[in-house]
Amino acid sequence: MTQPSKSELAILKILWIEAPLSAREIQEKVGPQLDWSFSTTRTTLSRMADKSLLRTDTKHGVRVYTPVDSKAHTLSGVVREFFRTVLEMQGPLPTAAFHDSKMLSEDEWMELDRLLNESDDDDA
Amino acid sequence: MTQPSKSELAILKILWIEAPLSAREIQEKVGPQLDWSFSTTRTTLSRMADKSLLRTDTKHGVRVYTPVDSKAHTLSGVVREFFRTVLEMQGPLPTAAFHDSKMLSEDEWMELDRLLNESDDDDA
DNA sequence: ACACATATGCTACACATGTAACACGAGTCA
DNA sequence: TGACTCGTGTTACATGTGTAGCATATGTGT
Repeated sequence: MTQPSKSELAILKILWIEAPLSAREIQEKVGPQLDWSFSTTRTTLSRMADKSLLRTDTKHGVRVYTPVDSKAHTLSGVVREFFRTVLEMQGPLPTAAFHDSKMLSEDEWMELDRLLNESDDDDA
Repeated sequence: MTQPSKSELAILKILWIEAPLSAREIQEKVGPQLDWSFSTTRTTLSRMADKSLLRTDTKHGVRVYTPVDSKAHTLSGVVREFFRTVLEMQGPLPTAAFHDSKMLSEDEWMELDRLLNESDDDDA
């Protein structure tokens, strides 16, 4: 499972709040913030679909994008990788640290907690 | 301040334990682990020096490398960046989370704690 | 003086990512 | 039907990083 880059994560964050969205809709949200042209947004979306970070469907004749993996699932991978490579901490992680993240609702936090502390097989 | 990549971090970790070291000495430690050729190690070291992640000196006619920034300083930047971009947590961070890291001695952990919780000006 | 090991300078190439333009087809409106 | 807009396919180019080779200088032992 390829980890999302910083830009890809920005797009995922939007789609986790509201999906599916079209390239145009995503651009309207992410463009100003990241200072991207529409082309840039489209290229990034396209690559994300190639990497199976996003799934595409057609709604009303327009392509729309949906995250393949849930926020908690994706973040657990990113967080685990970070702790492993940077801080050399394996196994269960101190998930209380993430409780203050505005990214996560209580439910999402609990799921993240579960994912970060379960055994290291995550490919389902 | 450019953040170190994963490979660069691997080299820094060695040099934080013992520095200065020559390219050959670093290769002996990092080569087997990362499965790198000597050339690869050298290229990476060279780029790290370019980016001022490492300082170079000449000892006994051989170039040796030393980290420019301390472990706690560097890690605080990496950790802060991670929490900000991934989890959108700014300001003081829950440093207790890192207490279990094998990377950090008690002293280093305290310094990291201090760096992560002080105001956001870190360029000294 | 010569051979050999080692250190260093320089170059190379592939892939990921950031960032974007151009061209073409389909719908829309005057 | 011609001009426009919008969605999409395709291509492009720079920079960073992974990964490495070749050539040359220099020290060292015989």
